[in-house]
Amino acid sequence: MGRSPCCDENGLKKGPWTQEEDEKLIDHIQTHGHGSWRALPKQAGLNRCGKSCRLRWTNYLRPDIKRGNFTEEEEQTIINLHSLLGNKWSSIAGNLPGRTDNEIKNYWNTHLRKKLLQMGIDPVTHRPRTDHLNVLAALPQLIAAANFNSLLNLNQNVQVDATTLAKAQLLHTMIQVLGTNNNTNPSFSSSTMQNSSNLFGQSSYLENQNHFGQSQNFSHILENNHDEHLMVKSQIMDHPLESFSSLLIQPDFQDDHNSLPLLVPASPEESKQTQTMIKNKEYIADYHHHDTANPSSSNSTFTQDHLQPWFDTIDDGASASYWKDIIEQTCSEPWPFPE
DNA sequence: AAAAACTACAACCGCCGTAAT
DNA sequence: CATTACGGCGGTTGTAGTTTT
Repeated sequence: MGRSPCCDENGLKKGPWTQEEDEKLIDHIQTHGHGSWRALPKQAGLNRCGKSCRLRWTNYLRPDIKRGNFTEEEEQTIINLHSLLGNKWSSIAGNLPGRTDNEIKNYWNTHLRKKLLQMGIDPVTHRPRTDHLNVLAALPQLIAAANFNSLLNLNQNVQVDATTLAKAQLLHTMIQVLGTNNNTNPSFSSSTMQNSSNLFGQSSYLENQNHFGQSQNFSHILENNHDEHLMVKSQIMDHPLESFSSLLIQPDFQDDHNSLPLLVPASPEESKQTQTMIKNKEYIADYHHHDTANPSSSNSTFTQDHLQPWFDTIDDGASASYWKDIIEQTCSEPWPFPE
């Protein structure tokens, strides 16, 4: 047996509030506090239900509500928190002083959602969309998404994690787009993905390009690892990019993962799990350990440490040219859109 | 100028968790 | 324990204002 709606009572007014009603509500709450919302309308002389009064007060009349457009920083916060929490508007609002959950919800639905879509980012999963028929049409949006890094640069620790993961995810999803559509798009060499040396370009890419200025760090970082990673160390030091790319284009990897696993969790539940895994430095390893029971798999020994150079590379200064260059290395034709 | 389409957002609806009885 | 009342939340709707045709 459920509770009957409080507004079913006869004769109670609904719809937009008048200035007179607002004044009555404000006067009453400033004088007596709101106390019981159910009892308030009668005491305040309002022909409304308590729920309607509470909503009007919390969403509109409360004195500490911030008015005006959302700042860029507020947008950043909303987007970051939404990627972690999903549609938990009240929780998001808790991090934005003066903003109500209703306001944030509306702003998301009318502005931010569209903004992300235009950038080629799925507003639900916060992953780049890969549902484009033409991969070339998707690439500019991926680059726009890469530029979106600047919107994801906040001070809160939890957001740093999400941002880092989002960046890595962008790169990975881009690889997926390139790797899974090459057969249908004439702009890509049919052999590109068959030859692992082509993914992320020729080995000279690492040697000659400044984008991987930290590329030397591959060996440097690996020097700090020990016995358990010797095999991978050898493999990566000999062919660093090929090692990573061959992992990603392995047939069994792609068969099992038409979509790459999420790096940024798609749900709050995943978010909690993800943060725990990150703390334990197991996430990346697990991400690549699709068959941990098979120690013979050369790819099963990747760890976050081994991939750290990739994370380092996708730094906050990542620009369109950075992404452009990466993609250019994988394409057999020049970049199709203007500088 | 008028109608249609679109946008923004305040407000409502229904469900849920919890406390009180 | 069952029922009821309440506050809170997220999804949805209604509507005024704006833009496009």
